[in-house]
Amino acid sequence: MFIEFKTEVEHVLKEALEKASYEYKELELAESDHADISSRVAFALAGNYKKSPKSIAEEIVKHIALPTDETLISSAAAAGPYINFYVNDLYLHKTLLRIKEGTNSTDEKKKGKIIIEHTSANPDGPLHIGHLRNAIIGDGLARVLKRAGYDVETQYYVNDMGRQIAVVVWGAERITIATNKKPDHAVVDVYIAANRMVEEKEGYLSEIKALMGNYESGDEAVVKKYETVVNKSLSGIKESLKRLNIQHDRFVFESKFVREGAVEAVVKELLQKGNVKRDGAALLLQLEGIEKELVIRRTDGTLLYTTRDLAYHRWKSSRCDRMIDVFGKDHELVSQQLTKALELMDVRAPEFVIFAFVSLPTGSVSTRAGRYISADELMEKIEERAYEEVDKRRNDLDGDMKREIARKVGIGALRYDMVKVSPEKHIVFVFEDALDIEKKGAPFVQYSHARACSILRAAAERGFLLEEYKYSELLPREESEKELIMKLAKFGYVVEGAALELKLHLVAKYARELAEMFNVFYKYCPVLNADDNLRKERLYLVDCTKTVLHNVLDVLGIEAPEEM
RNA sequence: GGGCCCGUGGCUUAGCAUGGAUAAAGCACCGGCCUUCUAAGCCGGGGAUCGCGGGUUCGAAUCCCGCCGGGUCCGCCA
Repeated sequence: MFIEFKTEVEHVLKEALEKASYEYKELELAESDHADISSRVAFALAGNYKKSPKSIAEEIVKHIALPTDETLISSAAAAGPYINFYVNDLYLHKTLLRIKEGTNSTDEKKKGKIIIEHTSANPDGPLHIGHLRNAIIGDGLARVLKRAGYDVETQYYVNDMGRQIAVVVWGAERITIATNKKPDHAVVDVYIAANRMVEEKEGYLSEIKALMGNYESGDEAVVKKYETVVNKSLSGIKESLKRLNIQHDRFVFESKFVREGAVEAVVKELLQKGNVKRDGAALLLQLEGIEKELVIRRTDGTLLYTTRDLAYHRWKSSRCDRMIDVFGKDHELVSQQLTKALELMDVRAPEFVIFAFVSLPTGSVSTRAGRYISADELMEKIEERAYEEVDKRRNDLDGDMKREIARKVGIGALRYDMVKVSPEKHIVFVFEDALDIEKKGAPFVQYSHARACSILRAAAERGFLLEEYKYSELLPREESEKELIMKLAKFGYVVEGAALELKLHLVAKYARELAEMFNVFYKYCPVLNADDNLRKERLYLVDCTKTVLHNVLDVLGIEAPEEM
């Protein structure tokens, strides 16, 4: 509802500025602690008109005319150089009505199709904490954009023909893949061992190269072996993702583009349109503004990841209006090269969300060296930790119920933690800190939701039903009620902003603030023991809050337990 | 060495793109609140020369220049 209020303020302010005959560029509207919305336009005008911002603000306010009916604005006032606007009761009322109707968010609009690629971890082993950050950011963005009205498709790009798969295939012929382990963990054991062997004995490297050549030329037996390894890893990875509440709409295999000839087509086109140097059979693409040339074909004639990625992006581009790639910081140069190369091919470049790495106190993460913490291990431990907390508080529940709550709380805490910080911030992962279920993180929000559910349950038991109520009946008696509604009204606005800027931590922050408002309301406004009319009204408010808490958690991919 | 990113109370961060009303939160710390709907809660308190130095501006955490510290990339790996 805040969006509608802002739109009305824009309209009213524009009219006033015209009436006062000021030429302006921007309305300079912003949220403020001092008002429901505030304009700084007087500052901008002061220079041109050689008047003090204060007098300009006062003059503009004199020209403000509020509509007589259906307005959401109660008043406008100058506060020094600022022009402040305030909402009225109708605004509060409509906010709740909208939530009830389910139109509080903007999900009815269609804004176009977005393909968002995330996770895309190599199928050479299980996901580790670095991939976790990628997956959680990617899935969160997808959810925000969906909620903001876009048609979103998530894709996992599977590097099913890189060298690391060749290493595993080679290794599997010497070491048996364990069958009593989660498949991705069984694969990585072989990968690590094989890498060690290759490092120790030089001759092995040529065997792996031969394997890659055979795969690219389509040797059926080799292709089968590759597929077995890739599918094994992938099934384990999917399991981990599912546990995180993440599901990709589509898995795209890079080999697809090789087989269909799309990669060859890219090479041909770049030869034609780009500045390509030849070094034997190798092809080096010189890109404008980037010192490092992009190798698109090796001396031995095999292709590289980036070349195949170009074909993938061309294909993606033709299927959507916007592309978003969630990449780790190590892919930054690649992302620039990708952008330039796609430009040459007249293909729209994707938008990149680059996140800084998660490192361990002992140094950076490396799957090859076996130096990582797997996502599975982390999830296991955090759920255990959450279980201890639930167990401490809820002796009355049976084990299954407690485990179910612990699962939601543990995974929720993990997801919230990953998302509350800007992606460009480097994270040093300390296990004990991650397990320390932070008070104002996901559990805090989930707890508020559980409290709302608890009130509604108790109300139903006593036979208090939710009823429709009329505008005149909405009379917030307490400041905390009003503030809660004000916060509820901003859900759509926050989602819109987060979608626009691709910033998930805005949603995380909003979730925490909303939970906090509800907790204050909970403290000061008894619901079940209030007078009839007040109870109806508050019950209605609790129900609305529950809905929005549930929705905001959903945007973060976090489940909302009914009790905890 | 070059490119990009980060540097805000003891710790972790928001704000920075588009400069404006007392620099905003969480953790930790100190002190209160369970006879009313779940205390994973609520209320109060202390604590920041916004890395350093210059500049632009009526006004700088925010913009510009320089420096310092940390990260990351600079593979015919992915």
